[in-house]
Amino acid sequence: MKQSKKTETIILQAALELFVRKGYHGTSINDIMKKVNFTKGALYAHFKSKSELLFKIIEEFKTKYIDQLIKTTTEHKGDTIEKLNYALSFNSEFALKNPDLCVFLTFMTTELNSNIDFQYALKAVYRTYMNFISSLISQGIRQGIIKNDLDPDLAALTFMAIHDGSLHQWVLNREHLDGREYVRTFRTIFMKGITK
Amino acid sequence: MKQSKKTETIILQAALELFVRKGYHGTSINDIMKKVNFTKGALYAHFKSKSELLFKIIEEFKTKYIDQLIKTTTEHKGDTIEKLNYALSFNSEFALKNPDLCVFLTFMTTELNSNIDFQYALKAVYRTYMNFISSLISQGIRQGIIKNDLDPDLAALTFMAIHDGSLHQWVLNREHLDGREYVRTFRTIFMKGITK
DNA sequence: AAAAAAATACTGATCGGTTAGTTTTTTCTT
DNA sequence: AAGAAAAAACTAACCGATCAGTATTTTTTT
Repeated sequence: MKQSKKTETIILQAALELFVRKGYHGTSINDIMKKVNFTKGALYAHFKSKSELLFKIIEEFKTKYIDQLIKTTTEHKGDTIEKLNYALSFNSEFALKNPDLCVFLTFMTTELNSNIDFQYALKAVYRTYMNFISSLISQGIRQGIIKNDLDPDLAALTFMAIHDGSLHQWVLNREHLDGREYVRTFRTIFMKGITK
Repeated sequence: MKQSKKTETIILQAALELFVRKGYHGTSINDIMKKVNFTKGALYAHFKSKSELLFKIIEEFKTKYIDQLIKTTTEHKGDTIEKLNYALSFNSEFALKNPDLCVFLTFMTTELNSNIDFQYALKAVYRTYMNFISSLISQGIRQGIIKNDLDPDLAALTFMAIHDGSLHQWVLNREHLDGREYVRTFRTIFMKGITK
């Protein structure tokens, strides 16, 4: 890998870690560069602004997470219930392997609101996510597997809410919380809650 | 009401609004005071620091929201299911009347992490909340109403996760989202998900 | 007139970002 | 393969703006 690409990767990695822990505005460029043992000026050889870091991370969030979730879930064999279960598993495994990236959008919402361009990028990703889950649930309703008094969009938002909220609680209680058991719990509750 | 108390109230109100929309670090003292048509110096006649605003809001969050939720739910007549349903209603109504205060802790988590004292105050409130819901669920299990393969703490976290996450999604989609229908949806899913 | 509330004017520190110059890496020439 | 030239990566010092916070003066309330 090229030197330049390598540096950009570690800067983005450090930025993500700090943004998630202290917020975008709570993290200074010096904080980031100190973490990777470079000085501030070096950042501007690779990125044109602090905000570009954020946009790059949003992009990564979409391609590595949301797009992959949609792709592999679509390809997954089985009916809607099995697909939703797979999506839940994908989420949990992704959260285990990339905790910072996974909580990124959830944790950043407030601060992303302070900039109209951040806001736009954020909503676009969420829209893609919701539309996909919503279409899965619609399928399930047509197939008669999922309760037909549920609005697919609202049920999809609930799916996302459980995931977002669970991650939130998990981060708050990381040290004294059995991740696997927790996943099993909210998966059971959600799946039983939507099926006929 | 005393003049001084009145001013303090509107400053706190403005601070809350801005913190929730732009984050703690994303909001400057000038932003707050511009909003209430005072100058910066005036703030320090009432509060000793920016962080004191935050602690005061956390306190308000606890006394007006969490403590009230616990008190009125405890007093509510009925079995555990009815109490949990009441708690869900309380949450929804509180969110409708005090949207900013309601989302405050959820939206502020990341930034609160940048300060150890914020972190401590935050976790204490969440702990109180979780312990209460957990004890309700334990009751329900003993009464044979709630599935006994659920861990009460983890189910309580799921309850909180749904609430947190739903608020999050609601704020993101305020304009094109029917609040009441949304509440009905995640309430149905959660309650069906935990009952035998 | 006394006391409280607010405005004004300021401090030092830190912010994101820029610059000039140095070191390291890559590319080209032989 | 060796060495020169070019390009890329990085540092350190610095910029103007803005930050939280303070000291002092003016205005308002009682």
